[in-house]
Amino acid sequence: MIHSQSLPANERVWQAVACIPFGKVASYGQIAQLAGLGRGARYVGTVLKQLPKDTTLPWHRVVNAKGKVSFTADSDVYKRQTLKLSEEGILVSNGKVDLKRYGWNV
DNA sequence: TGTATGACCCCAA
DNA sequence: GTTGGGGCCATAC
Repeated sequence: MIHSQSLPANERVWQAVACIPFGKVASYGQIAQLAGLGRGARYVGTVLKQLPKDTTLPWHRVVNAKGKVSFTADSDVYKRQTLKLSEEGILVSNGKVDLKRYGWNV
């Protein structure tokens, strides 16, 4: 089975997420584009949702196009994500980050 | 085969 | 600033 060039979509999403530098954040659309999904940003969310909780993937560096966390502020994942981001030096204010400062520029 | 859903994105009113 | 509609991709039923 060769997947060199046609890896499963979910693995390409993993690769794209893993490529996000430390201390930076990327949007779902950005990941989708890097994964070759074009505008399949929604699928990125589907893949990340299926990630095991013991994953090493920096999924917390993925936010929506407005730089905001796509969770409700009272959910646990939201708290985990904002915590991990702050641990990387990314300041999260009111559930959103400054894309101009922390946005991943390719 | 067709419809519905999703941790989204973009634009118009 | 908020709301609504359409679009994209892949999956599940």
